[in-house]
Amino acid sequence: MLQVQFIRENKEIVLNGLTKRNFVNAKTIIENVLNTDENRRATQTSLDAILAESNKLSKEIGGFFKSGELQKANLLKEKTVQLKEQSKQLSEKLNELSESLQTLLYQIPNVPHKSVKAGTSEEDNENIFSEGTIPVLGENALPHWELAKKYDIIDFELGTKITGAGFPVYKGKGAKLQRALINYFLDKNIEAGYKEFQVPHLVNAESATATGQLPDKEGQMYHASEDDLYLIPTGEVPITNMFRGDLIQESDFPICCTGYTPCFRREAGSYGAHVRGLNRLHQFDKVEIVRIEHPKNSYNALDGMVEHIKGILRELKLPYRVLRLCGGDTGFTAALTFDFELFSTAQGRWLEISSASNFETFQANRLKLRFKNKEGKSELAHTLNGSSLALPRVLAGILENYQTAEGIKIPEVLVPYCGFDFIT
RNA sequence: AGAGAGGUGGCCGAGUGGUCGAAGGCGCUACCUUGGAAAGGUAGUAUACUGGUAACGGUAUCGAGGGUUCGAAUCCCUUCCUCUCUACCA
Repeated sequence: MLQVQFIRENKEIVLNGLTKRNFVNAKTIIENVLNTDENRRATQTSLDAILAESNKLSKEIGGFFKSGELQKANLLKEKTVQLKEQSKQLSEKLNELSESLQTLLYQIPNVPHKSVKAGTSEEDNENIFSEGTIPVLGENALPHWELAKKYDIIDFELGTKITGAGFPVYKGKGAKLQRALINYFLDKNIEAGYKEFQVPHLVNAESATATGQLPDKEGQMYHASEDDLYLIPTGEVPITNMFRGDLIQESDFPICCTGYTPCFRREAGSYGAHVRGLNRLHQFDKVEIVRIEHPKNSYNALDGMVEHIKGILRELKLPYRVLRLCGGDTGFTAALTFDFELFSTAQGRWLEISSASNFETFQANRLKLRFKNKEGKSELAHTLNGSSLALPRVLAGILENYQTAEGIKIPEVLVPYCGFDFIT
């Protein structure tokens, strides 16, 4: 959520930013915000004045009661009646205005970073880096869902029986490979200075709101209605919310966290060939990295995260590319996002396996995550996160890119984690 | 899940209707004292919004939300959390 003050002081920047996102009605909504805000502040001021008057009278009344001057006290009491009525009306008005302001602000996405190009869809994303060689597979190369069946390592039908579509069962070496990946990713992250956390997989509405899942993407999360809790769509939510409401010291920066969690997404409206196999699931595993940074350093930190993720993919020897998302494809809460895509050789298409974003103060504002700056004033921190990495598509990539006529080779770095080097 | 107790500032802890944003202590900061340090002394030490160039004001906040009252940390209701005992359980 943008800060009203920021909008007030940087109207043109906000408008230009929203235009890059193709955010419709930007002008109208911003005007609306500014008007509501002005109105709110004016109301606040009048209300404060009336409350100040009431407080003064109350003190006087108290004094009269003490000294036994009941008549004087009662006289003043009558005066408070009118003030009370006024303050009631004003505070109702204030509440209404605050609520509408809040509703308006919730609708406004983050202002994109200056390097973000305008664009409407993923077509307009910029390819800024590629690495790895795409293997030349024979005529008989299979997509991962066929390989999964052939080697009996992932069972989609079994998951359908237990739960429904999009909840696969990993079996034998498939399960072990998945577990190996989790450990490998976590170890790489820890090595890079991230601290490991195991966090809850259900979160309350406050947490989901703070990181931006609510109210914008309510329908995308599974909701446990009995207890009003949400299954996490990403580890970002519980990990970032560990710091909700905190006032930290400047010397605490940077805060680097990592954690493995399953992720649950309803993916309402997704169907077709592109969601086949491991491409899009309702439940999948992911290792996440989260950073809390000083505003001055957050873009350095983002670059660092990108380099870190590159390093992992390089070690896995998988062909990938990095995209800088255009305005239209950048998520609601992000200022700048780099997507990592892995080439799925047998499917002949790129699969998103990671996304690293700087949210600047957008989440921190909702989180009320601040730090004391050098002047001793509190200032919003910057939050960032990225996947390192999303498991199923990496698994799909390994199966497809490492397939041979005899079976599936295991990437060298994973062999110690798997305890085998081949799946037959 | 049942019964009881409780949630106050960075921490401990007082406060059961009036000048309480909140005693006292600890911690922290600055200054004084000292050759230096400790001890001692003095002052300061929450957050948000808001008015003002500033000095300095105003309002709100004693888990959260609502209510009673001229006035609520204090009384009432709802809710969340913690602790103890019982029950249950990995």
